[in-house]
Amino acid sequence: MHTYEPPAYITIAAHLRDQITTGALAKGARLPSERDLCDQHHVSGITARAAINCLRQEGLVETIRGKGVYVRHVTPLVRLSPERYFRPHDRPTWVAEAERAGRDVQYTHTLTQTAAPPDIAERLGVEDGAPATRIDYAFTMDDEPVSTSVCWEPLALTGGTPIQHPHTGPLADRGIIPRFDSIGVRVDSIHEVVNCRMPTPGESRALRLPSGVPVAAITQTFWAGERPVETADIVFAGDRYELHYRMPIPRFTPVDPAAYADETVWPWGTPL
Amino acid sequence: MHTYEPPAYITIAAHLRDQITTGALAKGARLPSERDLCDQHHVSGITARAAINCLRQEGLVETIRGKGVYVRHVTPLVRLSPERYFRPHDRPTWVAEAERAGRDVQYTHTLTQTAAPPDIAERLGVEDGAPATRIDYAFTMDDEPVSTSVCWEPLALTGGTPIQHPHTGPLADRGIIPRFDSIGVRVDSIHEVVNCRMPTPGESRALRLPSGVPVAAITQTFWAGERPVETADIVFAGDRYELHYRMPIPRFTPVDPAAYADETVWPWGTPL
DNA sequence: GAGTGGTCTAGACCACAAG
DNA sequence: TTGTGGTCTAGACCACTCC
Repeated sequence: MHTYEPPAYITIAAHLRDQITTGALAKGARLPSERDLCDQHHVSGITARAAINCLRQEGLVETIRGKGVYVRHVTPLVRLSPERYFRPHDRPTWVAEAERAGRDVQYTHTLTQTAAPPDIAERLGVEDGAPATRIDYAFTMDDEPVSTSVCWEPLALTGGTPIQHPHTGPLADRGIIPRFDSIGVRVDSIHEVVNCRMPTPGESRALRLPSGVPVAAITQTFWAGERPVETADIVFAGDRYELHYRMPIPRFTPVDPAAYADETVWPWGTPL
Repeated sequence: MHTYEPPAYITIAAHLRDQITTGALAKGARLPSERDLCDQHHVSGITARAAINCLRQEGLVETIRGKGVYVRHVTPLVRLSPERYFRPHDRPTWVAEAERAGRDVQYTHTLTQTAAPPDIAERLGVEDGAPATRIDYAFTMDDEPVSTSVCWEPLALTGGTPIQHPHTGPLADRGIIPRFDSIGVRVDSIHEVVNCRMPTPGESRALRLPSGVPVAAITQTFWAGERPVETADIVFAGDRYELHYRMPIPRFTPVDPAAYADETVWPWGTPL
């Protein structure tokens, strides 16, 4: 009878993983080199390599060519809440928070006017190819890229108004709510859809993600009543962000469980 | 002068990735075998394997031993919104929705009474080791595991009441809001923190995740005023879920951008 | 039994970092 | 120059699926 023997590289990876999770290998510490692992565990280079690859895919270690393999320094998380948009400040609250924590946040934006592609047109409730303002953002924190986003507004709404260009004019950088208020459009709800997935090679490059780090992809739409006024696709490095959502629970029935109906009325649109 | 030559496995991966994204290789289609790739591209097995590994880490393909490599069938996403908790139904709305779509959703739960560990105690606002009810859930959809969660309630709140056991008694399976209503505790807000990361080996096993699929980890707390009444750690397969958050934007100032103050009042607690 | 992916050997050369 | 990780060869055997 044979006893179950896991592959050598799994055993080696588990051994190293233990040392990392128990703290025997601290954050930033260097792991034994591939060749050391070969000698220690009497395996070939490829096998040692496979073990390290396991840990990379789990996001536990980072490899630097010519230097070694290191336990990953998880950069502090940024707490990110949609409430940031509720505040009519010149900067999103997460930027203010990051700056209070001594971090340097920068962003660049590129504005273009173009025809809305099908998916964006649908999200904005306009016709295919309708004119729209597109803004591409790239955010950095301490000179490291942390998120990118592409933001769309229908020109039918903002064209010819003082807020057509979100980053120029009297309300430059004041945030979406005051901007639209100024043209009589009252932004009153936000809808975010979060997807968690691996980055495309392009995103991996843009965000300089080490292998084994997923991204949070957010599709965001602002509404004024039944009318979408802005939509954006945002991509965050998964290991740098926490997304916070805090919501009041609407109540339209008396506090009596027997009084609950099968359906309730929603304060905004149809339930998802 | 040398021209830049990417590694062979990168080139092969890019070639296959193109075929997948353009649809030349449809979902569910089989890729050439490792040995075929060796012959086609005149490389050794390890190199062909490395190319396939790239695509696996991107979540594009799935390998089945003894059969082949297949373009991943991304199972339809489940749309998941906190609004599910607002409805006093016997099942979360996503379960109802999945069932309407012809899917079979099952879950098991295990209830234990135990001492709250430090992190849970802090989230529940009780002392370390205070008695608490812990429920472990495992959800399956069409017999495939899709999420796990661990849910905690302080016994100080529910002990001795009819709702101490969430899944027995008159309000069994009726949802958190009616349950707590019945003991005079009005649950009025929900707070979710979403993290996007790679699964631990344990999660990978529990959710039967193919390599290259991240998870969405949600830390969820229900509040009744200033008092936390339930907290849960939920883990979803990243490729199966979309998290929807729709929120009204609170407004306490007149629709006049000049009237905006630096700070606003929040309908629930302090801003994040 | 034929074909597939999974593991593995014992080397090799290259690109890169650091002294 | 030495040591590191990154790529790669040309094989091998095993476990598994399917016929």
